[in-house]
Amino acid sequence: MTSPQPATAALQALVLATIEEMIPSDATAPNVQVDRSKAGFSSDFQTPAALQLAKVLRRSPRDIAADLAAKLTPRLGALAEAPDVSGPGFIGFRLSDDALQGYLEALSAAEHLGLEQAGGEHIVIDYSSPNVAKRMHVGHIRSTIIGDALARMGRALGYRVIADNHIGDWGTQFGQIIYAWDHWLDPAAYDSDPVGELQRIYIKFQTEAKEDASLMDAARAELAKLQAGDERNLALWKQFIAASRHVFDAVYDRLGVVFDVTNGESHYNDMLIPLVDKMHDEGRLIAIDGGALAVAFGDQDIERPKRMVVRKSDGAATYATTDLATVFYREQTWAPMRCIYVTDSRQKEHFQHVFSVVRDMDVTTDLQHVMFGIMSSPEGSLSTRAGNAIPLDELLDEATRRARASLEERLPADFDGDKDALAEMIGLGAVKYSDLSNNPASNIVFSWDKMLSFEGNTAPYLQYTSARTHSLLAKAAAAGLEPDGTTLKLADPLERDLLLHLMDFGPTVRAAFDQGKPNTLASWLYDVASKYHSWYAACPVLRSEDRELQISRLNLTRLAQRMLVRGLDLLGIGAPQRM
RNA sequence: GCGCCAGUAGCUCAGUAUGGAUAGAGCAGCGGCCUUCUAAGCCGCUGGUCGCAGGUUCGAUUCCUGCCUGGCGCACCA
Repeated sequence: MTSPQPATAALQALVLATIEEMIPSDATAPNVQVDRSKAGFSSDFQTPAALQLAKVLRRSPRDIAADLAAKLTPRLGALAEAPDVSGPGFIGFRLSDDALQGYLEALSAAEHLGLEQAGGEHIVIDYSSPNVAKRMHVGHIRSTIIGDALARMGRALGYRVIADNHIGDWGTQFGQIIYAWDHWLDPAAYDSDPVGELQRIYIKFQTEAKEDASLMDAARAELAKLQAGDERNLALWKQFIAASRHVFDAVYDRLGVVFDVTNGESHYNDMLIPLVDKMHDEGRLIAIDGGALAVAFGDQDIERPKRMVVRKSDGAATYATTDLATVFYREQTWAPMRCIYVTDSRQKEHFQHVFSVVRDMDVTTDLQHVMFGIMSSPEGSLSTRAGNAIPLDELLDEATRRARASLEERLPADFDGDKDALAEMIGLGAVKYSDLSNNPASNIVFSWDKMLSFEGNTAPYLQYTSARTHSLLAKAAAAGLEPDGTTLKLADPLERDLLLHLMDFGPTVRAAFDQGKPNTLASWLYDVASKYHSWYAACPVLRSEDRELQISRLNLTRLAQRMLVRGLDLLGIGAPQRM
């Protein structure tokens, strides 16, 4: 449930109470909408309630609006001025300066900046999930960045988030890698770059297997040995995981991404056969040719029946079985209210199936699939097998390099901070924001220039805004001026607009989290920066003659700064004090 | 064959869950603004039959139906 910001909520309640007096007792009041007025209107908020009532009351909307506005006037008290009626019957509200001052004071005093606090319920977020023995490439960034942003937002909203990295550390590929290890390994290359070499021989296996189908059988044999507990294969497998996790961790450290647990697919191995047996006993499975067991789904297409194999004919479980076992494990371990899966949209149907199976088996956890579109290159799809994906660390290096070059041009001579750290913050911020500012559902065509742009709607623009607020507040402090968190003097429409926008921080984070759309928060932050800059250009602070106005403007600056810094942090992006 | 996602300005995208007033940004283009709190900035201009056709509604980019185009899925891979 998304709760509106305080002023909207207050107006909604007043409009609803008034409407209920106007309609017949047997009629139901329509949903009362109260929205921010669009630019160009003198009101702050507007409601189309009178239009919605026209049918119920069988009167003209303008007439109803006039009546409703008149009845509302005494009830608004000190909250707003007398409402106006415009257009076909929209009622506009303009908050009183006193009411706005109250909201400024409340937000300035609130440690949580208007973020409503849940009661510490557990929420599991499953994201990143790279495959062992492969380098992370640009295709992995979306799940990692979106999942991390959701984890940060969930914590800020008062949930106990369990960030779980469900790494791909089991399955068919390991038979292939072990076969490749025995035939093509370059030990020297493995010593210097273990994961790079594992990936190289894995790709070689894919290429060779296309020519010689018998390789697949050989790989299956190695996999069977591994699954049966063969000591050598088991040792190799553990070695691959250790090497890969070491490399993953370096990337996560750099990105500032932290997991609470890394329960890979193999973590669930012991739970799979008992689960299949249980499902079989409960009559949930059908046998298909060769002895495999599967769950069948309704609305069967004649040509291609939809089913989910949970036990192969050789007795082994599948990734689907693992996903089922994972749900049960998490429910038993944490009893979470919600579990969020951050994966690409190709897995949508798979998760629908998994969710429907476990719900039948009395799982009550709210299961949510946050899916995102596919990243491709201008030439086509990205994949490790095809070897055309840009490694993640190369992308991050290039981002930092470009940010560093930009800093060399722009930083003043007296800058005495750590330029490398600043370049890293700006470069990585740009990469993360370019992803987070898109609706996750849309597909992305990779572009260096787009991902590493520093102007317009980008992280560096937001970071720059934050740096300006720091600079201004520092100069004010040097002149003996400090924000007091209470003074508000509105001399320009732009400051009113800025404050009204800042009042939406809490509801915006709530909506972004609930909908699994960090871009909602990114977009709100961009509006903060944009409105702040317009205001900044029009409303002098230190150069103002009026001390009350100076303090008021410092209050707006301070509040905007706190929300920018906090909001960027929720996206996993740092905010420098100077840039 | 069945299903999912998308189609909004020259380009890249928001907005659509809960239908509301003239559909918003960025980039690109044109014109202004740094002796004045950081020009990664600000201000202005140019640019749209919201894929097409119907329907519901006082009102549709948003909801419904059909169609067109693009992407993806429907493995004893994960």
